[in-house]
Order: sequence, then structure tokens, then C-alpha cells
Amino acid sequence: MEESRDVTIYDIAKQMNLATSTISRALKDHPTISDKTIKKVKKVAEEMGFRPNILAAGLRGNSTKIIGVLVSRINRPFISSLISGIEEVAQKAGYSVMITQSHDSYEDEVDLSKALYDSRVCGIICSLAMDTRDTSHFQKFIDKNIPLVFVDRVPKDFNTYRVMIDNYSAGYKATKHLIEQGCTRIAHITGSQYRNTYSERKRGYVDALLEANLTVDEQLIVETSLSYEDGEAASTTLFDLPNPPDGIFVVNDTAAVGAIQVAKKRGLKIPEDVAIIGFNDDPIASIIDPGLTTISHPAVKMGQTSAKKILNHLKSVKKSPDNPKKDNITEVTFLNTEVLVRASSNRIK
Amino acid sequence: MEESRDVTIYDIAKQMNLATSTISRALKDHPTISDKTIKKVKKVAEEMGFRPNILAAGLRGNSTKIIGVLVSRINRPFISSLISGIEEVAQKAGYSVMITQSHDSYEDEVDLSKALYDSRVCGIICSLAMDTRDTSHFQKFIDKNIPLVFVDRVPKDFNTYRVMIDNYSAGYKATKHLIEQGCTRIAHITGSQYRNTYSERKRGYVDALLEANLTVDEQLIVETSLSYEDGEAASTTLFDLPNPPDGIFVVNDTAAVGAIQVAKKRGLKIPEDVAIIGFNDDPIASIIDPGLTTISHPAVKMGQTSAKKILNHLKSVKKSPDNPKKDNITEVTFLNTEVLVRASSNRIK
DNA sequence: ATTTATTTTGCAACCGATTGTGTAAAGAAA
DNA sequence: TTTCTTTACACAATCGGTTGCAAAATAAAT
Repeated sequence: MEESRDVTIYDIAKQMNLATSTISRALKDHPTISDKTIKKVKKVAEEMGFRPNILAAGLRGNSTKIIGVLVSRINRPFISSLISGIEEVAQKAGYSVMITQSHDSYEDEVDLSKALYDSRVCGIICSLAMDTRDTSHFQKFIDKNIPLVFVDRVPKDFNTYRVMIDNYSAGYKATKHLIEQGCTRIAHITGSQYRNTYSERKRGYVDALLEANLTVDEQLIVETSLSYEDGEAASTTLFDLPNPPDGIFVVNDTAAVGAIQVAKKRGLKIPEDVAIIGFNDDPIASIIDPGLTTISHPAVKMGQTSAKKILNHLKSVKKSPDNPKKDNITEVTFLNTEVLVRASSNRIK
Repeated sequence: MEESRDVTIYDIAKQMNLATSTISRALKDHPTISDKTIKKVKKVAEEMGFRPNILAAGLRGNSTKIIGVLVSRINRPFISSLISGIEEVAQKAGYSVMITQSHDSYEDEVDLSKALYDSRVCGIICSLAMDTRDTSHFQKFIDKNIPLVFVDRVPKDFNTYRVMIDNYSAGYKATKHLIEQGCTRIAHITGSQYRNTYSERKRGYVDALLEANLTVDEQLIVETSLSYEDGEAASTTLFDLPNPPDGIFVVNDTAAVGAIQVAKKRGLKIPEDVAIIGFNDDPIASIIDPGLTTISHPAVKMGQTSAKKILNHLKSVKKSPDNPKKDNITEVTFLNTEVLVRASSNRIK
């Protein structure tokens, strides 16, 4: 009930007849403090129930131990797993995570990047909004040497950390898989071509077709927002074509499942009449009937990796604070993907 | 490139030949500052690109504009939607959200509650870990009049805000629905009975059975951790019984889907041989074949409601800071649920 | 013109940890 | 014992808004 004030290093100092500076240094094992003093201080601090005031430390150092995260939407399987991975690594290292969602809006992304900056986050992990074209709102992080990691949906040209998959190769693999199953007229349901994730997969798709001497039919390429309903609509359009596809490569599982449902409703046999491959390996992929062939997307791992990039950067900065070229880091990390073959595409028994 | 220091209210004060206090007050429309001055100050602040230092304000006021969130796991459909709702409301009100996950561990929950406290969150929203029995680690929030909202998985006795559904009624409705479909031997797959969400649903289940003069068979009640695999294992056990059930009420969709898959593999007809009802209305529920009958669980709404509780509390405290009994708030908000009938239970055509 | 009332603004302490610089004490070397 | 190093700690400024109280400026009343 009583408004017991928090104990501060001043309280400890008074109690022990030492200076606050000594307390402060002792608590973080500063080399100029003797081991004996360090031990004693820590003991007393413990006894008094001391908890450091993060805000005071942050104000002084002009930085917090908070990693900012800026994603499109939290409640998507890929994103929530990504965040889970980030949080896990951060927590273990004594860092916190502040999460914001752009709802795939460029304007929100700009505002939120400012808000995170104002919050003095020590680093930021971002997956771009669907319609972001300009990324100059992130420049201030670079200028201040605040580590910035773009994950999955990354900009083309930005000297910073990037954690991603090889989307071109994945698109190529997915398409080639369908070709190997005997598909000759393969459609492609994709997202905004401003995003590397989708444009690169499309490039892989096109190259796989060309390599197999299949024609690239623009009619078979549909750009959507990738919701379940979008998947339904896009596949309906495709199936209504005078010359419908016998295979579809969809860039996410959500829309792919929409396509499967439409195909089933229409009495199309999967994979005989139309083979379908998705992307992400969301939980539904292995549960839907027929099982959805898809490309694995290591969401948790990507989150962990991104967080580690931030932490490592901070560590290296602490070691040599006078690094003149740190602001010119361009480090791209690729994580592996693979084709997970399930019934929706498996024509060869 | 140049390490341009942030502009502070001191810079503005110097520029305008005013005191920092005037700037500070003007920027937040303090009544003692003239409108003329306010307008001028805001204009200059804007021009100079002033951004307030959150840490400094927080240090002084000993509180931030951050809402702490403590949940079991982020990457679960219900939780990620919950968080999405929280973040949405918070963002609109100019607040940030700090997210932590206990991984359903009591020890982690205790540590994280401390960490959030240390971060000077202005409020905290928590859904308890699976095995939490004692909740005294949350008392310090009450003592400091920091609003605390328990959501979904709430403690029995804790004078604070609670946002939840009527689990008893939901369990009763679910079971009654199966009874109405003609089931007479209804099994129940549930979670830890320390959690109100599961114990209350079970109570509803039992009462519905008794009301229909059906016997409550302890053999038919299985307590698990509610993963997909747990659903498979629990249903296998049930189907192997000499006298297997003709209906199953599972307290979450993930495990319910596991049960469906097992039933299908065994050649059991759903819902004829066994009717199944889940809980949550996860995306898979409407996608799996047969469609899973389930209980709607308004995740986003619960998140929004929880966040609003925090914000309202803060607002009312600001209005009358000398509220002696605010620490004795017990306000329970129930959100509605309904039975969503799909093929997995619909025996009456 | 003087007093009273009211509006507007300034002063300065404060929040609590951090850290460069200075100094006293302890130990080593002469 | 004296001098020179280390070692160990203290002082005090600093980070940037916030706010109680005092003072100044202006307006209103006498």
C-alpha cells in the first residue's frame, strides 16, 4: 500500500558510505573497481532490492536496450513466427522488443519508423510494407549508426543488413518442380512487384519456363494482395480462361489454399487436372486436403538471425566505438529453402 | 554523415528567447500559456525538426507510454490476433507496445513481469502461462497503481481488470450442441485445469451432460498440452477405448484438427461416427475438410478491449490523481462467443 | 495614478544512472 | 624512510523534459 520508492544507487551509496559512481561501476564489473568492493556492492544491492532505472541509463547514454520491430501485420503465420524468433534471442540477451505494424501502408511505415527512432531503440528490424517504394525514412538510423536489419521484404539498394531467402532460386525451384510433374501451362499468382520477394520469385518462374521451352503467357500471371479471397478470385479468373492452366505457383500459402478450395469446388482434380504449389509452409499447408506442396520459409530462424545481427553489431561497436566505415555495412544473409512435396502437386507415384 | 545532435527544447528556447519551461508547456497546450505563444512555439519546433526525448520525459515522470504485453507464445493464431488488436489501439493513441512471451513457463513469467516493471511500462496486459498458480508477482503493479489487465487466461482472485469470455457458458454451449446432434457419449480434450479457460469449459461440459442425463465418464476426459500432436494422441487413446466416444469437444482448434486427421485416417466418418467441435475459430477451422465446428473467440476484439481498459484507466488517473481506491478495481468484461456450426458436427441436414 | 486582479513567463530543482577527471590511499621500488 | 606507481574511489557535470513557485507583465478596477 505505502508508495515505497524504488531504491536507487544513491540509496546504496549512502548505505555503504561509497560514491554513486563506485556503485554504478561495481554493478557492471568495471575494471577499476576491486573485486572485493564489487562483491560487496552487489550483495547489498541484492539485499536492498535494487533495480536499475532503465530510463535514466537510457537518457544518459541516449539509447535503450530495446529492439524495434516494424512489420506489415502481426497476425500472419510467417510474421508471428518471425517475431517469436526475434523476441526469443532478444530476451536471452536482456533486450526487449517493441513491435509495430504498418498494415502494409507506406505512410504508417514512415510514421512508425520515426516513432521507433524517437523511442531510442538500439536497433531496428523491418520487413517492408507492400507498397513502399522509397526507403529514405530509414536513413536516419544509418546516420546514427543504429543497426538496421531488413528481413524478408527488403529494399533493393540500401547499405545495411539484410536477412532473406534466395527468392529467385525458390521461384525457379517451385516452377521447375511443377514442370517435372508434367505441367506445361503454369500460372503464377503473385504480389506487388515492388517487393523483391515477389518480383524475384517471378523472375525464377519465368526463367524456369524459358529453360523448359515453355511460353510465358502474361494472361497466366496475376498480381494480387495475396489474401485468401484474392487466391479464390485469381484462381477463378485463371480457371475461366479458354485455355486454363494445369499448374499454379502461388507466392503464399494463404492464397494457394484459396485456389485449392476453388479447384475442389469446381470438381477439378488436384494434382491431375491442376497441380498447385504454395509458399511459406504455413500450418494449413500440411492440414488441408490435399496437402499443399510448398516452399519452406524459415520464419523463426530469420527472426533469430535478424536479432543476432543487431546484437553483434552493438557488441562490435562497443569494442571499437570509433569505426568510421560501420555506416557502410552491406551484409546479406541468405537462409535456405526447400520444396516440400505434398499431394497437391505430386503426380508421379 | 555529420552527427547532427537532436534539437531539444533548450535549442528552441534559445532560438525564441523564451524559457524551456514555456516551451515545454506550450508544446502540450498547457492552459497557462497564451494561445499566441503556443502557436508560435509549435511552429518553430516544427521548423527546427524538434522531436521530444521520450526517455527524459519518462525519467522525470517515472513512467513511459509503453504498454507491456506478456503472453505465452506469439506465434499462435489467437495470440497474434490479440496482440494485433492491442497494438492497433495503442498506436492510435500514441502508445507503444512491448511484447514478451513466457513460453508457458511460470519462471519466465515472473522474470518478464519484473522486466516490464523495470521498463516503467504505463500498463500491462497479461495472459497467464499454462502452469502459473501463484500470481503475486503482479502485485507490484497494483501497488504502484499501474493498470493491469488479465486477458483470456486470468487468475481466479486478483482485484484488477479482466477481459475474457464466459468459458463456462461456452463449454456448456459446445457440449449441448453435440447433444443436440444426437451424441450420447461425448469426450472432452482439455488443458491444464489451473487455467480458468479450461476448467470453466469443463464445468460447462459436465453440467450440459448432467442436464441431459448423460453420465460423466472420467475415461473420456483427457488433459493435454493442446498441441496438434496432443490432439492426435488424445483422440487415438479415445478411439482405442472399448467403448469409444461418438462426439468430442476439444478446447482448441489445433488439437481438434489433430483429432479430425486421426479420425479420417481410421476411416471414421465425421460427423456420423464421431462429431467434433473445437474452440477459437482459427483459420484452419474453416479450411479443413470437413469444416470444423467451433466456438468463436474474438481475439482482436479482446486485444482492443484490453488496451482500451489501460488507456481509460490512465486517463481517469490523470483527471483525479488522488483516487484512494483505484487499487481495488475489479472489473470483468465478458465478450460474446457463439457456436459456429460446420460439417464436423452437423448431423442434421 | 495607484492598487488589485489576472495572465504570462522564468528560475531552478528534479528524475537516476553514467563517466571524465582528479585525488587519496595502498603498495612497490629505491 | 622517501619516492614512484598502481589501485581504488569520489566529485560533479551531464542527458532533456517537467513542474512548483516566484516574478514580471498586462489588464482591470478604483
